[in-house]
Amino acid sequence: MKYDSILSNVARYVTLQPQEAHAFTSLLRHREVPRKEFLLKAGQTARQISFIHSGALKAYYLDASSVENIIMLAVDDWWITDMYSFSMAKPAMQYISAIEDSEVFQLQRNDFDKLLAQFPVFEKFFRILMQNAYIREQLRIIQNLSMPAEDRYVNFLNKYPQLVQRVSQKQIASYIGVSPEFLSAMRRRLSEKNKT
Amino acid sequence: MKYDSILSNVARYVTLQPQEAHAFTSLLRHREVPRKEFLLKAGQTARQISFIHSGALKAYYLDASSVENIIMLAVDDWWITDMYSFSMAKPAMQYISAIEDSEVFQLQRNDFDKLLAQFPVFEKFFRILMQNAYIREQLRIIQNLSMPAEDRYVNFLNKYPQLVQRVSQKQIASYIGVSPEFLSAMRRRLSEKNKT
DNA sequence: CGTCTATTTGAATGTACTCAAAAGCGGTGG
DNA sequence: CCACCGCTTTTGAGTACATTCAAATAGACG
Repeated sequence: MKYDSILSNVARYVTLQPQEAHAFTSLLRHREVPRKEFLLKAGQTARQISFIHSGALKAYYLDASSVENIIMLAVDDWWITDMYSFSMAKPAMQYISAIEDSEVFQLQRNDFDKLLAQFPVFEKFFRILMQNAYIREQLRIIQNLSMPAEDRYVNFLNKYPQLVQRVSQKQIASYIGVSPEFLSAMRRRLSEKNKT
Repeated sequence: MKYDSILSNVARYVTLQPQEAHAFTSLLRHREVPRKEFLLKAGQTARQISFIHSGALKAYYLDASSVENIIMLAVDDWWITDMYSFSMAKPAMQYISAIEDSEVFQLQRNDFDKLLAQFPVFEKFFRILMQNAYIREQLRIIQNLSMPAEDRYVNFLNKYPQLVQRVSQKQIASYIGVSPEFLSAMRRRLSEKNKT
């Protein structure tokens, strides 16, 4: 059924009672996001957190030279929002847009608050979700700070093989923090290595 | 009294009932960490999360060439652990050591679990703590990926003025991801700029 | 098919690193 | 109290990694 994907995502970390599951799903809003459409733009306040039922989205920001810097690439079974904006209720720095036709379930900030206040099991669920997000970002920092671009790319390939097929090279370049030209050069070098 | 610092840290995000505060503090273990001593070494499992009552610590890892890469600099009123190791109960990649004589309060992993299971208010507290940590790391990624080293340094100075006095240049260099020689060169350039 | 964007290629440039050595600084022991 | 040791910071030269800019080629989409 419609909510299977999100309920099994939640079930990874916590066990819901029927009434908890019902309260949860009754707060969700289904939304279709065609490719290239925005879930959030910089300057707006992120009033919801979204679970990706299908498709793929990117979160990015524009730097001083209006260059797109990708912060996060997310496919189905991931959660996405500008956590800073969502949490502090301040204007977002990020844009979030669909790189494939996507379907998401959204939880509004005030519903989120109510849900967590009423059912501690959701405090636990989101605590674990945040904890994992923190661990993931910290790992990413470690890798970005200390590894050359080529290692970061190889790492990306190993870590997110499902993404490689679905996002453009330009976007991968932005995610790992190199220019698209340099990524292209690295790919040439890597394929030459593998031939010999 | 002894627990004032940690209780007022908790009180930033949640309000504790007397019995909750008591249950919490009764689980804490006080520990003195002299300068240069370790709270955790890579390969060990982080069995506790620590609140820094006084002093300053660093979390770092050694890369392939045994170079120290600082992940986190933390002073009093901060929490510190290798979250990956603590959360997954797997061997840590990080070292955590004192850069000043420090005092910490530690919560053991099993006590942490019990506390959160018994009092949802602590689920909430740690959910917010993790959420903020996630936001902070994501901001750091944005800055590392898109800004030149000089901007990262200026940023560090603005963001953590209290740290500048207390940690060496070498450690700041490591934290912002440049060689100590290059940080020295940047400082010279910056001070020349400010003179004119 | 034509247009728009992504990718590749190459040259010139810049940012940051490595290595080596000198200078500064703090602690320790004679 | 000063001399020495170890570690941090500075300086400079040479180098490597990655960027920018420009242009050609390839792909994707209406």
